[in-house]
Amino acid sequence: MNISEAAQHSGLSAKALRYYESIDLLSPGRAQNGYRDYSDADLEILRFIQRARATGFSVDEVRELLSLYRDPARHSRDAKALVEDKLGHIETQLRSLREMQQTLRGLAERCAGDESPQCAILEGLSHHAAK
Amino acid sequence: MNISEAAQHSGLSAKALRYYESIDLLSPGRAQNGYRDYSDADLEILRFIQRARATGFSVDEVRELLSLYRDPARHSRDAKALVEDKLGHIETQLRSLREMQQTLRGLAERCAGDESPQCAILEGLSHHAAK
DNA sequence: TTTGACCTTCCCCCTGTGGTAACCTTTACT
DNA sequence: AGTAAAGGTTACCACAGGGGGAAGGTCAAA
Repeated sequence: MNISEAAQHSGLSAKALRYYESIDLLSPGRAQNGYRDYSDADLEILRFIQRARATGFSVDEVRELLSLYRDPARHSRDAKALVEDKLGHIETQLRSLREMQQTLRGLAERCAGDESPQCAILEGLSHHAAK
Repeated sequence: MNISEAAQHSGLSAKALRYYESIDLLSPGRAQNGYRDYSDADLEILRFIQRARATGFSVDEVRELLSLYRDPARHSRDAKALVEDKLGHIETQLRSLREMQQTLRGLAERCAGDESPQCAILEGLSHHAAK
């Protein structure tokens, strides 16, 4: 299977496939003409990668998930640990975003939003407390 | 005021100050010895930048905020528009994170987390629905 | 045979720094 | 006066996660 076909079936771009190969996430074989040749097993892994990325895992985290995926002697505990770590990060990000949201809402509320140069947003950012 | 002093007073790194200068966010003067020389006005702008970044604005958004900040003929409407646009993005990010959270929680719940290689997380990612 | 669609490698671009090197200035100590 | 540490300067390489595009090789159909 050529790269564009593999890209289509996996939901990834051809560019991404070459990138994943360059960082040794997966190594498809090569045909005589030098073209990459993706097997069905490769495609399955590509789909795995696509779903993991879409679920928020970084490429390095996907690498860890993949090594578990490929390891018949794995412990499900290790996979669960990765997921729970990720959940912790997400919680942190959520808190940070909510805080920004609060700050921005507070600033926007106090800004008239008219023709006047007088603006609580710019003042809030320039003076002391932005939050 | 030297770069490290300006960095300390603004809460930014010296590296960041050089970067902000290289992308024309602010241009401090130079002393005879070639060292950057930050004025009080520069410092105020640095603090503005620091607060805006901490509030979640990208460097390019900070650039827009700064041009409003420096413009005496500005309209507060423009600042408010930037903030509301940002609020929209934050809302999108929040939704996406919450979705990932749901997915990951669902996967983690169904994973025993023991010695067994049998793992709902890896299966969930490899087969059809990851969410 | 020629054309167009594919493939290949290669390099530059983005954000927002961190790290390092090579070099110059200033300050402090002996 | 000499010197060493602590600052400053520029410049380059690296990271995620690819996108965009150039220059060239291949393949398939008309």
